[in-house]
Amino acid sequence: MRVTEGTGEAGAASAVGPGRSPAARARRAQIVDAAIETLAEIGHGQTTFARIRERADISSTRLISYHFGTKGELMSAVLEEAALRAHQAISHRVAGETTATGALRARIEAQVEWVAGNRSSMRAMYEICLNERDADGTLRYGMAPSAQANVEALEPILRAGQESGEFRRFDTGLMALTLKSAIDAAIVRMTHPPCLTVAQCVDELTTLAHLATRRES
Amino acid sequence: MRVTEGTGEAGAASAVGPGRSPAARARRAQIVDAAIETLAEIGHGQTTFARIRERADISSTRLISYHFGTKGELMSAVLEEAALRAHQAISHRVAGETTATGALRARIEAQVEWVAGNRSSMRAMYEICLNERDADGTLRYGMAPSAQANVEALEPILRAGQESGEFRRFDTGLMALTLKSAIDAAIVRMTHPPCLTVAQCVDELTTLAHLATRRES
Amino acid sequence: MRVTEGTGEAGAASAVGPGRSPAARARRAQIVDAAIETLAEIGHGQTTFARIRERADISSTRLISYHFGTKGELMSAVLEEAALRAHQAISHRVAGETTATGALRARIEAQVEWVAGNRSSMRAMYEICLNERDADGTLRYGMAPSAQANVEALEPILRAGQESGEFRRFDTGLMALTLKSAIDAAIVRMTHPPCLTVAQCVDELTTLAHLATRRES
Amino acid sequence: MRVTEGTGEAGAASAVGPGRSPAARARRAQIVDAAIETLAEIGHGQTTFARIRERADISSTRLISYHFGTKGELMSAVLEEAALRAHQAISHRVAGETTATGALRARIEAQVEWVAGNRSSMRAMYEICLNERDADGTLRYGMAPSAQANVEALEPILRAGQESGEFRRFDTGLMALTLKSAIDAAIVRMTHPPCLTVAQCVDELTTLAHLATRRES
DNA sequence: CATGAATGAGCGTTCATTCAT
DNA sequence: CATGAATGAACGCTCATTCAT
Repeated sequence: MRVTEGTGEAGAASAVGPGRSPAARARRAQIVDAAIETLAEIGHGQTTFARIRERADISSTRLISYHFGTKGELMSAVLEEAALRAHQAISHRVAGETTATGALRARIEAQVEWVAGNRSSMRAMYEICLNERDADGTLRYGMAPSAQANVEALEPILRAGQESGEFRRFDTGLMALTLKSAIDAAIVRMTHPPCLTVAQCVDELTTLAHLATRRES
Repeated sequence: MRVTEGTGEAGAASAVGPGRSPAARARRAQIVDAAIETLAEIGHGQTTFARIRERADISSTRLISYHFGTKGELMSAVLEEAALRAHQAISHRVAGETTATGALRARIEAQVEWVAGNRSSMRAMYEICLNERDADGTLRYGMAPSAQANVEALEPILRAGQESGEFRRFDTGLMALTLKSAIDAAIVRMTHPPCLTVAQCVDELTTLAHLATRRES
Repeated sequence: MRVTEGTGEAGAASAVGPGRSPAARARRAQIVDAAIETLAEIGHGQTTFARIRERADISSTRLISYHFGTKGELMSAVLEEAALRAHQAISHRVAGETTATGALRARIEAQVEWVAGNRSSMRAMYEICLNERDADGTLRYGMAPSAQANVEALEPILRAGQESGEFRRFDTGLMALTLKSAIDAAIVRMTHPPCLTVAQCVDELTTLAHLATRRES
Repeated sequence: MRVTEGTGEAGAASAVGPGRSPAARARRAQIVDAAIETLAEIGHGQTTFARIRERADISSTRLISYHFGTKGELMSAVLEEAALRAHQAISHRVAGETTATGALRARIEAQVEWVAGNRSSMRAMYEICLNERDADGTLRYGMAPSAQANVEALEPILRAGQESGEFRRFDTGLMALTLKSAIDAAIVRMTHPPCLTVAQCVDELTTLAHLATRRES
């Protein structure tokens, strides 16, 4: 009945930890949260099992490797969890839109607001994507978080807008990257004086996106 | 001030290395180049004195600390050098422009081309800015390379355009960040199929910038 | 005596496992076999509960400690089992012999053949004897497998031969050690080109033993 | 002029340590000696950098890895050193002999005496040969110390004896293995009551070898 | 200008084992 | 009979750095 004939511990191949009991789930969440905060605060390079243990207030780093196996697997779990949270918060906000223009604005709004309200998760995702590497030195999760769901979600909207005639001709890949980068960069403008509010950022970016994408009359 | 004062080694406060002899200059350049390649290839976290030594083909890591002092000072020197090279390659290209519109396009052109032609330096700068931290964990060079010269160079152009009436009203800080992010992101579009050429990227981005900034008629 | 007394688990002092049910016996055999193969293949130092678990295809290392207690006790059980198997395979072959000369030849034959046919068990016994140690660092099972049954079984034959006048005077202990070592070493000659067959080894060794032990005429 | 463009530290590929200065040589010897004693006393599995450091009375385990690189390279250096010492002590003792019979006896004498007088080195060599493994689990130095110089040195003598007619026909490989095993096993007889003296062991073994190898009249 | 020797702190990981059901 | 959760100790190794020449 067990999917992974396991060691009792999180195996290299299994994304699941030991058991799936509520207790295990709680522990895992506790550790993942501590990892996110640590990554956001001191960065990937300084994020060690010892520092995560400290923040999670658990007895030993052994508990981390018990539940997640290696550090790489922990990072993977953190990324997965953060991405899931973002997806759940954002996706439904775009659901009702019927036009590409509306969908694009809704999506930008939702992403900016999520980024503004979940700085640690955002930062943690960046830290992992930009630093986590395979043994051979190549970035494990792509050259940037650009391959992530939030970028990929933009492109279909842009393509739909071109097909419906709402949008002009442009390279949808580069435009999606640009918009995602702009959204992520907005956090800087919200925190560097003279600070912009979330609403102002949303406003600036939706306008920018509109002007950059709309069909010339 | 320093205990080792007078040993002939790079001091903590001095940006210069030991002496300024041609030999020393050559050594420093050799090490900086190796550091750039290493940073670009395997990232900040994996960039150690040992790996730099290997690539620079020098006898001992001691030579690195001899010329640069600490790792942080080496990173600082690398960043300074890479930024200088970028500046020298880019700045004169904008010199002749008289309109904000022209200056903006020239700047985007120059930056995209430099990024495309100097991937390692670009990557190395990113690695340092996004990862180099003080003892207390805060990013040493700002939250992003956004505070760097290339971002800061965009904002005056945007402001000038608003003042001259060429550009509409928008937050110049956020727009500068967006454009810089878009330029950096372009490298992804040049390397992920279906790849865009440098010229195509320049075209897309200058059009985008024009539409996003111009005054509505 | 033991804190966990009465938990149903293998106690420190008891050679038996928990219960003696057929199921428990089967599990123990399964684990012992996996341990033998692991010892033979990767050696005592690399033989861990985790690797045994893997090979035995059981769910957790906990199952091993459940049935055998500590690692030392498992090793003890493995050694006992392997020695028992060897004894059962060898002892009856010598039973019918009436002369020391005949008994010696029969014993050498039987041992060489067993060694050749049970490489893993042989190797596992060696790994345990040569590596298993007490807390104070002393070898638990003697300085070599020399104290083991197969060595001890040779000496009475040699002594009997001296008493009956078949054999010359020599130190029976050293001769027994020599013969046992030679038998074990034979495995190397069977596997290193130009390989000898089992029959050839038996032949060489029985001749050697005969010449070395017989009374000078 | 340096053979290995090095890190300043012992590299993975280089058998040499940092520099070859007298100081470095002394340190290396100090560590090798401590490693030999540790191996002999508590075995390969328990021989850690920490325990070697303790016995060598040096400040940090870092000093070991500084001079030898990895543990495997240390073991390699120990084996090499021990083998060299044995070779130097034994080889010249056989030099003057003109007959195979004489050479064989001289060699047995020399080896038994060396084994008796250098128990730690002997034991250390065994520990390394029997336990040191590659990443894939295979024994690094052959299935036994049988491939070592002391075994190989016996076989030419045996072959020469057969060619000169002094010795009967037998498999020289197996005989060499047998004699080497017997010599090593002799240490057990010298230490297990009723103990034999070195002279007695030499006597027993040379007689044994003579009877086992001589041509039948 | 360049090197040699040494070093302490920290890393992720693996170990067998124990307390619960 | 079997498992889940947890754990402290130890491991080899790598890090940047410093004190000598």
